[in-house]
Amino acid sequence: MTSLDPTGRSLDDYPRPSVAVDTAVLTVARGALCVLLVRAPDAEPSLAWRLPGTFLHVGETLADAVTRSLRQKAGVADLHPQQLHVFDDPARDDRGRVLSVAHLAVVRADRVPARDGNRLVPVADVPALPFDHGAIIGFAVTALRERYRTAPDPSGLVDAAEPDGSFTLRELRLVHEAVAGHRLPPDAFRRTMRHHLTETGRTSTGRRGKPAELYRRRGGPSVPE
Amino acid sequence: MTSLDPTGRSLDDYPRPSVAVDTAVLTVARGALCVLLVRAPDAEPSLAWRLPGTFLHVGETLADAVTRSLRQKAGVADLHPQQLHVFDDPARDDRGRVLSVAHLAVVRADRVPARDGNRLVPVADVPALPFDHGAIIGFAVTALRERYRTAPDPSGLVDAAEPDGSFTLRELRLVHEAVAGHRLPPDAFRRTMRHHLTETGRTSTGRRGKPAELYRRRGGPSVPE
DNA sequence: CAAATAGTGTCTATAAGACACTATTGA
DNA sequence: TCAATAGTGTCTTATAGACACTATTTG
Repeated sequence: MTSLDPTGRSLDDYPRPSVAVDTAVLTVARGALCVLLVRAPDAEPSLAWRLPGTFLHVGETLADAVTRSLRQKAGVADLHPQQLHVFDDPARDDRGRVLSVAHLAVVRADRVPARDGNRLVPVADVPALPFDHGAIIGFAVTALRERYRTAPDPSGLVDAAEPDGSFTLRELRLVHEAVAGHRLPPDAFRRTMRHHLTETGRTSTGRRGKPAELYRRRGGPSVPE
Repeated sequence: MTSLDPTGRSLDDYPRPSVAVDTAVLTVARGALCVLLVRAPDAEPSLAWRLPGTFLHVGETLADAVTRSLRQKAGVADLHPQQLHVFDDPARDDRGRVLSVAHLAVVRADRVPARDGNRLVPVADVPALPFDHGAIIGFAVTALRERYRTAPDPSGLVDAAEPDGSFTLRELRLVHEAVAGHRLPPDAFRRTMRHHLTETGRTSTGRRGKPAELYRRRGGPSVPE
């Protein structure tokens, strides 16, 4: 800790910014892509709802800080956050110089506990948020849509009725439509996704029309769970 | 500066990491995609060459820090850095906890001054580098290749012989081939790029074969210069 | 049976790669 | 003339969207 940088000053001679992480937790609920907002207890009411975040502790990775903040502030566990962007406007936080490393996390809606301080809001209906939280959601939605453009449910959002996790192309398509924000042509969707799926040989039952083939992702989820 | 965060502690109570920026400056020189390495004066010889970087000053944006480091350490000006990724391994710097925000900057080779402490190295021949600098170059090359996949020279690397900045499809293709790292079929390249170009009505001259049409980018560069 | 859902066949438009071909210049 | 470069025509392949059609189930 005493070695010098090329200017001959030690690391301790520099004033340092605070580093925060803020995370857009995205999920699909009631057919819509939603983001998790949490209530900040001590904030003024109009800006009390915001993305979960925390300050980075020294010795901790960014992913660890994201995981810790989501566990403590929303009760959500086992996420695999992805970095999006560093927000660095010197005036973005009036408490001082704070950099925020924005993250995306994706989780099935049933793993977000219903709490007084949790809200799942459709991304189309997000209210004004403090700091850069609106922009962070924009980055997150863009990244998730890109991730879902070609691969079948890479983040495991399908809430399969089958105990073995297999799903029908309809269930898969409804998740992709929620992520994309618009309808997808069923025939083209089938032909595109089929290459990345394995047939189970079994069919779904109970629903109205013709029973549907059950599929599994080939090679498991892109983002491990 | 005295306001409190939700835990009731002020910002000053948290130990803070140092934040650095490190930049892969990419350019095309002698037909190859190259990265700029600079010599760190006080480092041990085997690891003296590295990416230009600096610590973020409080009150400064990341882009400003990148610009300052490139001006001071390499004499390169007027860049428009793009954030790539935050490297956050707690052990990545033995001087203490240092986060590095990796950046990409793109510049024509003739704007990199020839200096004793500057080296342009083809990205295929990059030696072992300290910290995460090898990984940063990987991120940068991937980002630049993606940027050049569909748009004609979005970062203005073509060194046009014409005074008005117009160029032939051959000149454009050679730059794209250097970025991609492999040859591109001339006819398909022409048909793809043509949609994004405006004819000037004039032709190049002086070279061996049939004179080539001169084109300009439609709507100017994607990254302003 | 009617409605709903699953799944296929096929036509069109588009784009990229391959390859042959013509056109125009300098050495 | 020959080599080099510019540019086009066209064939093949692949993919996405559109749309019609068949298949199978429940209400």
